[in-house]
Amino acid sequence: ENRFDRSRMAPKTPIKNEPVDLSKQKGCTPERNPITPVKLVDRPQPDPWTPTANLKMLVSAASPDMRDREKKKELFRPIENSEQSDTPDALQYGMVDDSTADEFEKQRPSRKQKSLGLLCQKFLARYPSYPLSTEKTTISLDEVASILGVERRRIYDIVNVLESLHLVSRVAKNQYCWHGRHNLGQTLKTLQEAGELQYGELMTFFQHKEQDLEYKFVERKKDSQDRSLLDFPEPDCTSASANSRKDKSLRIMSQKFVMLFLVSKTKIVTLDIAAKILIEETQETVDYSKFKTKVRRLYDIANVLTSLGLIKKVHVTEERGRKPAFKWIGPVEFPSKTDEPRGHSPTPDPLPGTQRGACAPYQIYTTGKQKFTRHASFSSTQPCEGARRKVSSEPSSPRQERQDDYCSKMINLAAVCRQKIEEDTRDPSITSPPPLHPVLGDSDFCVNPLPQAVFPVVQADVPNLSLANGVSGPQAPHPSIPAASKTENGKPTLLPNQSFLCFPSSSLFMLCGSLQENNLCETLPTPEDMGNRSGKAQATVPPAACQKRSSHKCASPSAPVDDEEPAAKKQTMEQSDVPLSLVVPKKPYESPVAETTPGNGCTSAVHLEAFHLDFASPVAPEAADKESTQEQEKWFQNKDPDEPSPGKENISQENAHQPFLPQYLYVQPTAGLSSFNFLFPANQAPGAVSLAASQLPSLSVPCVVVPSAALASFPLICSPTITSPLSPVPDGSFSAAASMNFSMSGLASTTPVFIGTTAVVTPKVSPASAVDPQQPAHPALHLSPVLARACGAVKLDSPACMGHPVTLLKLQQPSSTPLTPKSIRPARHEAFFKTPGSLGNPVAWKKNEGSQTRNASSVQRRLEISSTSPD
DNA sequence: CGATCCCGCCACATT
DNA sequence: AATGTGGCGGGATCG
Repeated sequence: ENRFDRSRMAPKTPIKNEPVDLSKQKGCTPERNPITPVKLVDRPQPDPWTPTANLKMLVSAASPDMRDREKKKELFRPIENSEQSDTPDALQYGMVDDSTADEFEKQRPSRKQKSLGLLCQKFLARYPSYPLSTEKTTISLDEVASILGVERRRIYDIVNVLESLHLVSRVAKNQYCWHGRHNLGQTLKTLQEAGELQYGELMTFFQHKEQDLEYKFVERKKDSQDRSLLDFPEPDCTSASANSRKDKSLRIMSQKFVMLFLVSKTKIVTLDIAAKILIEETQETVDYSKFKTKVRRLYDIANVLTSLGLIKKVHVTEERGRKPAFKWIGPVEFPSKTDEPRGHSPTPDPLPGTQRGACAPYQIYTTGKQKFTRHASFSSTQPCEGARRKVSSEPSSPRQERQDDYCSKMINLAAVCRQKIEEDTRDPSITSPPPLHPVLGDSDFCVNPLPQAVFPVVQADVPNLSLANGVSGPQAPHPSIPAASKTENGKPTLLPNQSFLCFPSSSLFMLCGSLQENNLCETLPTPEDMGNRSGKAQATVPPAACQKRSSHKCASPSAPVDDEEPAAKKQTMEQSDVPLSLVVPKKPYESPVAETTPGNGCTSAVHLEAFHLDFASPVAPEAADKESTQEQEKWFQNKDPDEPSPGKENISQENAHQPFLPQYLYVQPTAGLSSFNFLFPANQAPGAVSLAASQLPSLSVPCVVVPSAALASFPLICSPTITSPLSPVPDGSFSAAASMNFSMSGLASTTPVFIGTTAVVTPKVSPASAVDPQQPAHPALHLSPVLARACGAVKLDSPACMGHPVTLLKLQQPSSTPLTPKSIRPARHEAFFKTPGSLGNPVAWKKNEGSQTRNASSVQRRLEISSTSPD
């Protein structure tokens, strides 16, 4: 074992020296057999008998540790010694001097020299990044371990991470196959997709800053973990079997960790957040210790990823202090975009051209899915879950628990996020994250490729798409969508009355519920317009859209959300397309609504096959007040999932009251990647929209917003109206109120959705102004926070978020009841949704449960206004 | 003193 | 039972 190297060094621990050096120099001494048995020993020791040896002995004597080890090993193995040569003098000298030791670096082999990162670099150096496809290089763990002079255990650490990225795959017992980075791009893409499904929302929140929560996590997790892992079937190496084991958490963790980066807009992930997110497993309690352990593992993973040139360490400074974090510097894949300028990474982007190209956002999904392979275990969990969560359908299924967990988790996160978000503090230190605009601007995530051009086109298309199927608009992108069209009822379409718009570029759809008045405009999309807004984009509205339903109004400008992005982006980049749009209808226009909505009021039900909604987690926008946040947070923690949320109730009630609701859709701008977003009109009659009618739970969602993919994932927001005919969710069930999951059918990129029951984001209202009054430009959502607020939209964004705005719109809920987050617990729920800012005063939020009036929420109002101007 | 993370015990899986 | 794997966390270092 220790070859004497260490001995030479300091007597104490300090230096164990690394064999490494030696090994290199030697070149690996072959002699030793790769055989496992010997741990360290790679190189034979120098001769025992040599003077050096003696020294060593002495040294070892000095340090107990050493001694012990040697003992273990047998001090000498004469046998091997053959290599004396290698050991060389250096050692000897070193020993002698002790301090300086050898010439090389042996100098202080401090801990750093033994770091996993360094070790990994050495490991990687042995193999070509892009090996010829034909040959495969096999790696013998023992051999490598010995060559590198480390214990095998360390090699496992490296290999496991590499395996998670498919740079290597295990072929047999001590054997791994080296694949290189050829598939890295694909792998990352897959991870990103998966990540969006799983973490999109969360990350959105957290993004840059987060506060630390205590380590208490609320989550209650129960059942299994979902692990998402992907196993990719790789070409040759499919691992099928491999997985059986308990999962290797390191691998899974590694993938998840990478996912977080890929999903994050800022590309910066702090360790604590990652740890929190990754601790999914069962724990309810959060143990601090567990957290600590997780962090430790993350360091291990981070070291390897750093060696791969995929991430680098940075610090995020928050008010509280600086936190360690890592920034993704690897390729950003798909979209073509690679990475940031910064490019430290030595490694070139691996992305294969082809893949990238491919990357049209939509497509990705499909492919992605296919790719994933999950473990059995896996399958059961997550993805499914999403699916499962049917909202309404089963109240209490086991799953629910999960949901709870999920929800709770989300909540926590949200809370956290909020806090952080609130300010965007960006640290200077952090390089990356440009705040809003800049960032947005960046093409980074935006996918340029698609878009703009499309835009127009789309519109044209729209009609087609539109309604016909219901949702289908762009079917292409989403599988799910197509299905959507039917309703259970048989109603054919989604929304009969609705109109909807698509925005091509981003893939957005708008649906308008019934609108009352007649005119709706759809809006448009141009970003520019939007940006400007105020004017309202209406003008811009594409005719086509209009077509659909006769009347439409346009609301667009108002929608804060839209604006933001687009604006931002435009400015920055034009290309990106981010259209936003919104529509708001006021009333249902026709019967449909009325009819449909009867009891519920309105809810439109949407069924998406794949979708599942979760309600529940509220997102917390950043509330104005932080305080509230915390409270909320706590609240959440405490709260039971089951607990009916006031909001919910409200909603229902409200819904009842109001027949009409807002309807909107939002689609995400980003072209890219992922996801698509939609908004559904709130009002729809129940059932109105159903996407695949699968048995699955359908949800009815009044409105949903989905974030675009690009990054993020944004949560969807649903209007309170949720009740769906279909699934009645009892209040009791937590789910209903609490959360629904929405999952896209498989793929949808952005899975996460938040639906706020109460949602809320109302922008501030200026009644008069209605929509955009003032600030047209702002993007409410994410761009500038300020603006956003102004707008009333809530934005979650933190800087991190920036990209995405998260907004919750409150749709329907009329009474928005302002809740004060703080004040009331019950309220809280809502609170999240609301943005204080938006309303104008945070305080405003009050819970209002029953009380709420029906007044439309401000948001609505706005919308209304814009559209009809009821007010 | 907090951030890192090396080290290797030890349990579980595989052979 | 031996060996392969790898979870895990104490505690040493680093900064």
